[in-house]
Amino acid sequence: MRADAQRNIETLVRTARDVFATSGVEAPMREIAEKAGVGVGTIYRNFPQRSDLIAAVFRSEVDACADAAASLAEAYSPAEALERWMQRYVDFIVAKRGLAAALHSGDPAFEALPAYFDSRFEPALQRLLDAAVTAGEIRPDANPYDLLRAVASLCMPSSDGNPAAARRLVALLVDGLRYRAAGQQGAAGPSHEPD
Amino acid sequence: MRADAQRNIETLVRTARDVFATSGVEAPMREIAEKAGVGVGTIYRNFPQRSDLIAAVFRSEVDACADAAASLAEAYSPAEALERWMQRYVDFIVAKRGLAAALHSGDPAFEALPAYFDSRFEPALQRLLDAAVTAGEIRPDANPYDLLRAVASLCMPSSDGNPAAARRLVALLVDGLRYRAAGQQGAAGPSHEPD
DNA sequence: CCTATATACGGAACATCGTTCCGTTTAACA
DNA sequence: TGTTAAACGGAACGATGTTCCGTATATAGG
Repeated sequence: MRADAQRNIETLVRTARDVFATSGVEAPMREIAEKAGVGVGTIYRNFPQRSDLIAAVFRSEVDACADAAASLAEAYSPAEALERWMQRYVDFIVAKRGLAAALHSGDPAFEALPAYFDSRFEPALQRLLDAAVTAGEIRPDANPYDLLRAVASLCMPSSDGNPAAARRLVALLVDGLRYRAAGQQGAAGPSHEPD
Repeated sequence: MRADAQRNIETLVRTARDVFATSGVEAPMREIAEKAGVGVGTIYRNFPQRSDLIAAVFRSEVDACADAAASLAEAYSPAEALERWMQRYVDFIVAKRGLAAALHSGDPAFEALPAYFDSRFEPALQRLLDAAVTAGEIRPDANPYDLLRAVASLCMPSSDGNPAAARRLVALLVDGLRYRAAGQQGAAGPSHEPD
């Protein structure tokens, strides 16, 4: 593959991400092409349909968020890495609400994305959980699938505008994980529905 | 208002509903105009923006579902009317997933719809619940807001294709309401998470 | 370093969409 | 039945996704 072609693909995905974040997923292709400094033909050679570009941006963002788990695991203690990654995941969910809505449009280009989502996030979170369990910093009975879905659900009702509420709820959830850590003797009770 | 104008408005909303159901909400306006036997100008005189027509269809469907509550209350016993209306509501939620996705697009024409949704459904369901409680057919501690949201949530994960699962879950939920009816002495326990 | 050529590029052109506009038709009333 | 204000149809406009092809250029072999 020619070097300029490779460069253009990367530039396009990065530019599209920024434009989608600024103007929404329905931003014109010409605007993306112009901001990226290429012609529209260059977009369509690499992404035959508009939805292919959207899917590529989504995949790229999933990768960035999933890869952050390893970096955080190196830089922080297991429990803090977990905490920080969950907040990073909240940012992802909140920022990609527009893309997530597009996923349910029935476009074939999006069909594989939910599976990709799981295939990247579940192992990443599983490793963070395992490390924290091994260190005795969180309770052992948490599975990544439930946590990912719970956080996503917590972020949805706050679509009326305050991501701060979502962050607080998720922080509470993670505290709940810590509550019955191996080292301590926590009280019983499901710790849900705090007030 | 001229009679033909009134007729056209009703025809348009009905036709748009069918076209949206068949081809999705992104169906072309020309297709709707053609199927309704009018020119596109007639649509735009009554619905200045495409989103206004979508909103009108949504309101009309909300009305139809909310009004069904009164009819069912006349035709069936309180508990059966409740059961049947909940299933009717499931049908509404499942059928309007496409429209519901459009609600989160940020278009001003959709801003009032969630409030309208609540203003029609909550009183309708409240009456069904009150009647069933009075008849001693369901437990007294159920509020319409929670039920409407719970059913909507149950319908969402089944977006992968099987409305049958949603129907079963909702049937289970309604059975849960019956479980601690005034007349009987049910066992304790929150009856959630059945398997 | 030069040249040949496959590869990639840019942007005009096309099809389709939402929306506007206006000459024509028609319902409603005297 | 004649008048008129209201409503109608559909051509025309601007914007968008997508295609196409002449032009430019990265790269390998001399």
